[in-house]
Amino acid sequence: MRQFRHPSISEIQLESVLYALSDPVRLAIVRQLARNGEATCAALDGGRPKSSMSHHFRVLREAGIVHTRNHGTSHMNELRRDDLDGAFPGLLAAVLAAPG
Amino acid sequence: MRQFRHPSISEIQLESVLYALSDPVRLAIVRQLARNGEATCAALDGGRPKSSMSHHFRVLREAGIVHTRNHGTSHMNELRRDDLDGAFPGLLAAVLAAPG
DNA sequence: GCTATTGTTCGAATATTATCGAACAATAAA
DNA sequence: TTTATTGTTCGATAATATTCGAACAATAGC
Repeated sequence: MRQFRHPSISEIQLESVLYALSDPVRLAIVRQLARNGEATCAALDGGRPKSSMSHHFRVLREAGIVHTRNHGTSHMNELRRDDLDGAFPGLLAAVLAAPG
Repeated sequence: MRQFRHPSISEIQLESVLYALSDPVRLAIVRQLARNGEATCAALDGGRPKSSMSHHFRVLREAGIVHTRNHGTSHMNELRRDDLDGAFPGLLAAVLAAPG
């Protein structure tokens, strides 16, 4: 497939991050990535169609929450923990600490 | 005017809080309330129509972020800091610490 | 009671998002 | 090269949000 544009730390916007995290499906993705380190898109669909998941991963990617790299035919996603912590210290921790 | 329903601490939902805060207008309201303690609706409109502001205050109220009480003909709004901190420790602080 | 002030609610128009099937692109493996 | 696998992109539809004017409700003050 192809390469994605990821926003740099200074381009990450608080509103976009909060919006991306306000969706239950995306929040579940983020929680999983926080627990398991990294995962492919397929590993995190809950039986949802691929196009829907692709949409959610894109929102997370463009908000600067997730980094996606090519890995064979699949895409490996991981949380941009350090970048998020650099941009908004404590935000991700507070979100992840909330009961899920 | 009339009394409002405010969600109890246990009813406050992370997704709703994140969503409410993801809007620039509402985030600006929250920042102002954090700075100045409390304010009427009119004090925080940026020249926007009353009905639009009323909408945004409602979203903040129903998410559990803001408490509104009657004060003469006007409404006094204040942040539910303690309740938010109780529900999601550190979340509000992280949001407010971000450059605005 | 009358008037002014503050905000809510209604209704409609607009804009944004979510969802999903189908077609497509890229890699891997046989 | 052919086939399978993984996701993306497109297009259409449905669901939600935002915006704002106008009408309304509640209080304060004259």
